[in-house]
Amino acid sequence: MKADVTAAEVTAAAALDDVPVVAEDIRIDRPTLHDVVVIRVRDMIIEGTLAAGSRIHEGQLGQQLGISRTPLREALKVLAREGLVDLVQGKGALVRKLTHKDVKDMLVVLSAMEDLAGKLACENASDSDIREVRRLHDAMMGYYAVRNRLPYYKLNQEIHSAFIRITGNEALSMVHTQLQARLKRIRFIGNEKPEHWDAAVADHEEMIAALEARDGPRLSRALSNHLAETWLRVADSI
Amino acid sequence: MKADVTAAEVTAAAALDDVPVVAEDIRIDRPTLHDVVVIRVRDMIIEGTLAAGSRIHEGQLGQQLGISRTPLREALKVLAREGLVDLVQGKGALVRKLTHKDVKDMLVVLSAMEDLAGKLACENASDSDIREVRRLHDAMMGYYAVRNRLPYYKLNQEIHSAFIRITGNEALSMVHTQLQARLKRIRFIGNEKPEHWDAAVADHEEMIAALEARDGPRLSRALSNHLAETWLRVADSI
DNA sequence: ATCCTGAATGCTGCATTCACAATTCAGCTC
DNA sequence: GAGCTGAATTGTGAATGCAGCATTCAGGAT
Repeated sequence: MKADVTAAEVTAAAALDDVPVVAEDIRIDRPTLHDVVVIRVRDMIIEGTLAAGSRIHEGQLGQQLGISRTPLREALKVLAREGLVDLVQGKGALVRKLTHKDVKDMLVVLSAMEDLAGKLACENASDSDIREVRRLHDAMMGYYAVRNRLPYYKLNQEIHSAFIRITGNEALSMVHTQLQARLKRIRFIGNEKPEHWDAAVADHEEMIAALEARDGPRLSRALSNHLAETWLRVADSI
Repeated sequence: MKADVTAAEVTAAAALDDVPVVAEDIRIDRPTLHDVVVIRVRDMIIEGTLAAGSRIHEGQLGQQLGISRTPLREALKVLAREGLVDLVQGKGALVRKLTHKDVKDMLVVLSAMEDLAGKLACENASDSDIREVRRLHDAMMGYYAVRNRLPYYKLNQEIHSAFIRITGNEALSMVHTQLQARLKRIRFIGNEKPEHWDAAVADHEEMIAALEARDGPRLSRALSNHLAETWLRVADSI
């Protein structure tokens, strides 16, 4: 997540040892075009603007985004590595179509990861970490109460990311983020039915309770259960 | 490894029953330059040709490889996503230096993945899958008997990949491959000491035995144990 | 009428070029 | 002599250009 910062810290630490690293994130972040494009195109895939199975025309899309083909091509290479598009020789990029099996496989792996995350999170979480998650959770519940789906959805994502983040395991965070990105499209479609919503909320109540009790196995169970229900939620929308 | 063949066989078998499935992979594979470069540069990092922490000069390396900067840059973007290099704004690519924590974190995740793999492999493996792994195992043991380290090392890698492949879970395979790639450099350095070799071999005996017995929990335990020892093996070579 | 051949078009893959940011070093000031 | 300023150099970031492969459609042969 903070790869760039790390590099900067390394440099700074190497160069000037005793200068306090205030850094203070006043730095102007000027992301490379290619990075912006990765995010943008990924969102377009998730939101369905680029339909699954459709071909991505470099010149055309580049023009739409107002950029040249070069950064777009670099972005497509990255997205291919993430599994969101397929790069076919001589044909360019196709938006990947996920099969039932693909999704199920991913959920199985994700489940194993969250199982691990539950354990690690309970070991590693600071009190302020837990308070932070609680804060997100309560905010989310606020939106649930008034049935405001979109902000609920965003906070939901944030909470899951937070669980992973407070494990302090960057490798875990990385692979988890990657799988989540691929599944986001599916969740985006499948999360419509209100009858599942209550169940999901109940899971979340259990999760936060387990975390506050720092009960690793219980948290793992809650997370696994949540994912199992996710499968039911999305299974028929693929 | 032969995922394409499998898919082709399925299709062919379904479509035309009595037409001999010649198919025969006569296809000319003409990988894109960018793909070749990814592999090549990754190997250079693993083998230490590109030292950890050093800066990758695009023009220079491009010239050495006899290619232009474009495919090289695309490759670097991919390697950055894999976590093998850091891309710093305006400075280009730095070969990522792994800390103790990085490696340990990765091994923890890898362990969880192999735990899952053990379970799935025992459920999914066909008899021929198991025979294949046994074949690899025996060949590896042959090299162990005569202390021929390099082919032993390669077969070792292949066996671990085979375990993952026969789970039939592509998401798992992907995540595993990625983490393995990042760790390869470390293993490459750390796998020198002969005193650990015997222990590793013993682990492998247990692994193949568990697989042949289709005993999932036992296989998971063997794999985990193997990774735990890996940590000891490599811990001081970072 | 159908199938095959081959030319034309369009798009990808890679190279080259252009623009701009970072670094370095020389010259000036204090 | 030390430190700062600014110009020159070097290297990255992005755009454009060019060659070759893939697809398509027209024309001819069977």
